Amino acid sequence: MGSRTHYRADSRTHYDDYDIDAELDVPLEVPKDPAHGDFATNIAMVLASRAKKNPRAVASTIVENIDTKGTYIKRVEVAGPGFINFFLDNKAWLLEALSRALREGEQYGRTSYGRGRRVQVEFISANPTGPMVVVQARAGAVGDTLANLLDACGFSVEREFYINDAGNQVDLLGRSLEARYLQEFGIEAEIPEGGYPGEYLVEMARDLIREKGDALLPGRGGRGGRGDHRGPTVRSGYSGWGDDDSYVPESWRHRFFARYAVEKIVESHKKVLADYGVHFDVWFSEKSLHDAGAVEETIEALRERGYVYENEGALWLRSTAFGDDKDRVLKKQDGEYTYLAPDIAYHRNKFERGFETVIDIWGPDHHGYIARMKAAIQALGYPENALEVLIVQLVRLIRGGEAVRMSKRAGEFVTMSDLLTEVGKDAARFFFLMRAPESHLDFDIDLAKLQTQENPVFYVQYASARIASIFRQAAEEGIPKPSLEGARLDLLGEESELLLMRKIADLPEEILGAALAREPHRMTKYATELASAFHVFYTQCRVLGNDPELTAARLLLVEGAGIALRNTLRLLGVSAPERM
RNA sequence: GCGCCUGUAGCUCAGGGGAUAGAGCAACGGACUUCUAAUCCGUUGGCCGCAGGUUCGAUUCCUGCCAGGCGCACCA
Repeated sequence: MGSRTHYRADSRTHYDDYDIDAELDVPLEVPKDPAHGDFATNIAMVLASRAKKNPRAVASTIVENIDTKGTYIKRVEVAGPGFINFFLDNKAWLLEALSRALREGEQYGRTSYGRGRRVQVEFISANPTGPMVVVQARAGAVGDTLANLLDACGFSVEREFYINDAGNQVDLLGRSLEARYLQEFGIEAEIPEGGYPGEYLVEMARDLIREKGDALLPGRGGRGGRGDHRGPTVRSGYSGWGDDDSYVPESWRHRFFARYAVEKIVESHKKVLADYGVHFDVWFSEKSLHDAGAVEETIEALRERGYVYENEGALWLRSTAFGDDKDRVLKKQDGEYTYLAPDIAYHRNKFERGFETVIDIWGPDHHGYIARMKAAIQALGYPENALEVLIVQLVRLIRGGEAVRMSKRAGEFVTMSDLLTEVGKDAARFFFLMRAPESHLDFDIDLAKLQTQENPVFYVQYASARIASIFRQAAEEGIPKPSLEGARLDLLGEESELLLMRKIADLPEEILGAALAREPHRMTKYATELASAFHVFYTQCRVLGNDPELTAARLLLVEGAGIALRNTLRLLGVSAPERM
């Protein structure tokens, strides 16, 4: 809530005393406290300051002149320092909202706000040099749910994962794997400086030996070397390299190790993400940009628009033209591109694919790139706000009340896969979405594992289980599934029933608000509030009772709550269990 | 030094120019002959980091300071 709508008031009433315009904006808001009405306005206080009069007196004058005949307004009051609170005849529109939820079912909560406009959400984009870590799990939850929310608001959304499969680090990865491979044969070899010492490459080297034996030792595996003139090949869904490495002459050995490692790691990323409930529409290879000449093309495009110049043997982007602190190097003195160059080409490619809005979710170490990336897309002629960057802050793992020490250099870290194995998808996603993306997050592993009331995800899921349980019980007692037609929903009037209906009614606005503010974490809060409203209702109102009409009406309310809850959990990527 | 994020209850955190600042957990006290007590009800708990400023009104906006985290490359 906190949503604020401005209504145009035309003042047929007696505002002349206050010397104000005939038309003014009247801000209406939904008060946090229901005792303050269904809507409230602070207009009297705004006017009072202009008219130098007592706000409460102004409010009283206004209220005396409001005509509520023939409206849904039941009561108007002056309260506090000068608020005007409006109380609606709630029941009518709450019942209508419930009916709507029941009619729309899985579609309930969706709106057509986006009218099919195309939005891309790019997230995680972990380097294919090692297992994904915990912060990437957080980015995954945020990105996936944000995409779900935008989809629910009628945008045409694509999820994309960018694979940095070109450049120095891939070469280092290949040489690291090669070292592990050689070590398995007892050959002395060292992980290169800046390489990847993690245990996962030892395992990968063993897999490789199981597949290819010693064919990759120096001097082996060439054409005709061992009767198998095709030599090793790689099969996977990922094909950034094309399919041209049909044999492995000496000069290609390094490329093979790099390619093998990247493909295996991307495969493992896909598997972990599938377990996490995240599915990407596009896996975009950086290498494919280079192969297509997109980097040169992009630099050419920038040059034509006058934002590229040469200095001290390097090629620079004039990003200061768009507010960046300093200009940035695109091509180094040694002729190599910086990271920025292909990244600009990548973003150009995104816009060429027709996205109206591109949302990137980055880690905190990249916040310094926002200014230059936004400068770059403007230099290419795209509007500054066509690119939005969300920074997801770091995650600190807490175990036994203490921060888990991780050292990437030593290759010791808790991977995303470890975390999922330990706490499960539901707890992980829910926990990551309980915090605003930009706030630092302490992830308490012990708490996430608890199957007790201390764990907030179970509170929400328990509501789902209880709902299912009621319908199981009803079926056992031979109570027919109620239909909306002819149902006496008007029998619902208990306070807890009305509060539950209000929560159900809020869902579409919650989804829209969370999507437009890019704040997916609002939905865990909503889920908790909805579950709470249900638990209170459950405690206070017996559903399966003696009065068939009341029972039917309450079953419909329970079904409506279930619809709202399941739809919310689906957006979060958390399961809605029928039994716990 | 510069930049980004964060300082709110014992803990983890929402919120946000207005009404008595919220939730969960923790602590304490209650509620199961009835659809799951993984629930519900109640109590305790707050210089909203500090200091100025703007405002009828600031925890919210602005400035400065303090504290914590992160980042500053012709690295990726």
